[in-house]
Amino acid sequence: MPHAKRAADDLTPLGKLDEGALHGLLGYQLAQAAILTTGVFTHAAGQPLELRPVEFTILQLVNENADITPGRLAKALAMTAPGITIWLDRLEGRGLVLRERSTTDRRAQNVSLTRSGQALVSQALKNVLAEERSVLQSLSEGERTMLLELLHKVARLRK
Amino acid sequence: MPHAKRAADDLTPLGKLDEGALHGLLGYQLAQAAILTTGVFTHAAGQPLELRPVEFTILQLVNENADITPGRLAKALAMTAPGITIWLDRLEGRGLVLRERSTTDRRAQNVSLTRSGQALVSQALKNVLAEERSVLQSLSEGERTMLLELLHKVARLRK
DNA sequence: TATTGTTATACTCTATAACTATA
DNA sequence: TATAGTTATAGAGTATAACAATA
Repeated sequence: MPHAKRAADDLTPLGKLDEGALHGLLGYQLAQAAILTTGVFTHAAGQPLELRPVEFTILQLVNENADITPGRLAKALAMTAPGITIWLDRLEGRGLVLRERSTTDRRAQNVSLTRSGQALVSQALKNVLAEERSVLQSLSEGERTMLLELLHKVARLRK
Repeated sequence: MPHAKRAADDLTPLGKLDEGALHGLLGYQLAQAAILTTGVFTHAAGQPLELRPVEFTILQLVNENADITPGRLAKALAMTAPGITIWLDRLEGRGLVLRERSTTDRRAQNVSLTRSGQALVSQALKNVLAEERSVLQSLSEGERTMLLELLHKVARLRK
């Protein structure tokens, strides 16, 4: 007797499709939720400031971690080394980040933000935080906090 | 006084970078959590059954929604029409789905699974559910349920 | 020899525009 | 005219392999 009972809202948004077993799959629910947040990012910061989500994240991680290396950025974002090189090339070309050879290990590089990069990422962060808060109004403060904490807990399970 | 106090685990996984304000951004936490679930999917079903995440989701949505149309699939997955066409082409080429003209509206198509498609998606679902459960053991049953429900609530905010 | 990072190249995925056929 | 779906084409993003410099 497959899918006997089912909640009335056990559906995908737009399409109003029956999710069935997908309802209990974390990967699927993450992807569905990300459709919303990707739209929020694009509207609040991506389009007005010409930033891709990954570019924003790189800028913010550099902003919070002084003299970070491309290698550590690649690991944090689960990207390959050539991948991070290309993004840093673009950001450097726009005058948002600086790459300097490490003095202790001349193979490595220290990445930092320019004034312009700091200003841009600050504005982007402000915009996205505000729009997320606005869009997530139907969740209580407790629900938003709980959601972020649980996601953080999941993210930290990465080896 | 920027980022005054900060919890000891306010860090990204692998890189152990300071997330700072990113900690409170839903879009970022979703992306970080998805790195884990994408790995779980690939290991449990993607590689052994030669399925992309999007292919698995299409198969499962078709499985749960009889005679669904490509248009509705496209909306549910936030894809363009040419995008869904290509994925359905591939799945049909592998003998996993069937496309038949609708009798009531001859522009539309009814998508359904073949026996082979049903068997494959069932196996994939079983594999992924089992591995997610295994990987998420450090979360309590209540936490896993709460996380899925909150994500579903966020996903349904899509207009 | 191993590590950090770049370059070269090809592949996957996606998007837009133009098209066919039905309504 | 509008809608469902396809085809054609180009672009964005990513991965692998080969490389240079340093440890």
